[in-house]
Amino acid sequence: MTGDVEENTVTQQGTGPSAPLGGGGRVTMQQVALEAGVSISTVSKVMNGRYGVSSQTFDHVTEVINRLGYETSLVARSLRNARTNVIGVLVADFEPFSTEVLKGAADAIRGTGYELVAYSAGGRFDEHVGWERRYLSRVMGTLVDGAVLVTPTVTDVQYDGPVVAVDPHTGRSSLPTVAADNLQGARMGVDHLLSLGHRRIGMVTGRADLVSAQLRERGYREAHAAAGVPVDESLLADGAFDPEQAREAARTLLGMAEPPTAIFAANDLSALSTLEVAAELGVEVPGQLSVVGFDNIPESALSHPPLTTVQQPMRQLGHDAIAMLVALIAGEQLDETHVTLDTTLVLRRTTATLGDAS
Amino acid sequence: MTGDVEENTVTQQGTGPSAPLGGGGRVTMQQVALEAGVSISTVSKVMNGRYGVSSQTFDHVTEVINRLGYETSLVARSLRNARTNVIGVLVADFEPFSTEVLKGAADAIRGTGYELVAYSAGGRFDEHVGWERRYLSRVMGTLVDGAVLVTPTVTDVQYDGPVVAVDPHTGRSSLPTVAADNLQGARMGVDHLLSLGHRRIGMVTGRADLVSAQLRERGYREAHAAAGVPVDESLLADGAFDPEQAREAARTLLGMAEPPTAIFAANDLSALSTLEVAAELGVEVPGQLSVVGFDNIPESALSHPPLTTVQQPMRQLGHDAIAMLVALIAGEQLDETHVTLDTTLVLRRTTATLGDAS
DNA sequence: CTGAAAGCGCTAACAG
DNA sequence: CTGTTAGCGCTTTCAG
Repeated sequence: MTGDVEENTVTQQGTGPSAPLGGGGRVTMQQVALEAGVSISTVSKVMNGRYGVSSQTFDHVTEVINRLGYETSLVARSLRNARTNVIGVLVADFEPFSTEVLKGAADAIRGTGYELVAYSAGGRFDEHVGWERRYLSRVMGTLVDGAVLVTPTVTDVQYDGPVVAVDPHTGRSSLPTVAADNLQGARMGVDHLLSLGHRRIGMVTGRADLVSAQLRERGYREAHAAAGVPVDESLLADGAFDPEQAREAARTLLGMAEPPTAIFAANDLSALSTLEVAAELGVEVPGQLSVVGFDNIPESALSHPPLTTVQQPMRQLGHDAIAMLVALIAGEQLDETHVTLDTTLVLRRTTATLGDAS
Repeated sequence: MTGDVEENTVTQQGTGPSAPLGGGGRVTMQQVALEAGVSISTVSKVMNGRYGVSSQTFDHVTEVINRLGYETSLVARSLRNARTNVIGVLVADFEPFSTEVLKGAADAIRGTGYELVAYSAGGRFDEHVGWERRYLSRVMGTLVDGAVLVTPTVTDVQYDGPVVAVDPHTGRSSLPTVAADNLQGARMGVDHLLSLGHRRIGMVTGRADLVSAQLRERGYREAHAAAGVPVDESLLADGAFDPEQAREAARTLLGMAEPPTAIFAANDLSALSTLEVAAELGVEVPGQLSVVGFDNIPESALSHPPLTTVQQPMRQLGHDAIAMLVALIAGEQLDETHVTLDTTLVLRRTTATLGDAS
């Protein structure tokens, strides 16, 4: 008894033509109700498995739902309900670092009952600063139950919803945070160079306004201090985390009267630029110059020669952030609000003992 | 006459305590209006830059908006408006392939005026098939203006909204599609092996139900046919795109009385498994065995030795999909509804001339 | 130039 | 067991 009503004007029914083609043919609960000959709220009850529906009605409505391919609109439901069971990951752009974090987050989300959606600010640098606040406002509390901010530039978000920051770019934030140990990592990288016998170690620094960059430079200095090697300030050149500017910095360093025998770059992109400049200048790596990067992005394994670098556990960052966020949403108290993960040294082919033309 | 009914129990109203603290303190348009002493619709006009607001009111409301940090809710706006200026990318999971596609999409979205959001089905394999339809229904027409489906298993989506599929897993779909040329790529990979002098070339095949796998096997056969080399059917082993099963297949192949001198794997993951098995068995690569993969996922550059493979332009897939979708949304007619991108051979260290113990 | 009112699609009381 | 009703936050006619 699907639809043999007699004298109604219900000319178009069944599958096809009732849906308009303009908007995109979304089937609404309204239409299901009409088609099934029940009220809209009954359909709602069926969709949500609420009690108070006769099994006969239930079956019938279910059949119509399936036939029409109806799904509740995420938007409408979100607007009505407090909870959405969706967690948002907000990134400035989909680039190597953030996508790695995303993979870790996807991993961690499994089995939690949450769904993951990722928003990209689209790399629009004009409105770069503040995107996190704007996006947060737009989705929190309606579309998502909580959010992970990846490399936010603003951390004083006075937002009281569940939010976790991954590798925030400025200062120790008031937000729960998970980041890699930039200081220890940088020390490790420079220690490695030092242990290889290098004494004139240059550094291509990162963007001065970002803590991660500051920490890496500090690690460079501390490693020197611990080894009793004085730092020659002229050996620090600003790379600003920008490939082009890093190239410039490398050129400066390698063009010195007494050039460094090793260079520590604030990130892999800068290290890769350094490698390029060395090649242009005919400086052999690692024979005449050792290079160490930071991050271990996938690309760094593909360079010539493959880059020795300090790896930060990008996926783990995402994983832990989700774990913290889920706990936060559940109303739990976090043991640690600022998690710091260890970095490791990945030895590839850009470093060699001083004077050893490997 | 806002609410001055006399003897009602309307005790709580106004600014503060009416908002629950649980949800997260979202500022609503309502609150802005109250604070600014104007109507809610005036705030709306200001937010959207509509005409019909005195510059004085405009400035005042703007000030309040900024002070309160108000942003319109994406959800509420979506519900009301037909357009959202958001494009959705739907992926089964965030894994190497899909994130590469995502990067390409992010690249292409710039300057289009659209924002990108990525949904992950969360890799829940129990409800794997059909996730694309479900998600599509849930977000299309409300949250997003169009969608890109990455590796959907269902392509007969009878959806009439703007949707583009990337590397669909089954059949030539009715949807506009962009995919790599699996046939040509496989031929190229096997041709390479053939040109190196190999005549007994094994293949670790992919999941038989996916077109990409079928095409790759067909390429293997066509390359043989073109070279006049007969295919020994016992040299094909099922790897099912699964690392473990691929390992099994490789074991079978390499354990034969007369083992192949080269193996073409249906994807990089399978090739990597093959490499592992070869190492376990003491078979030298490329000295005793040449291996070619398919995909060129980042991991393949890190294997020992680095894998020679057929690369498909993953980012380009995402890029082109977005371009097509944007055109579609704009109501344009697509010149080509099924775009096929070329693959390229990436020569690394797992192949060598037959008999050449390089 | 401004505000009141009607909904977008859905859920959750509350009546029948 | 079923339907009516009142909004979630917002945009948009349409009156004042």
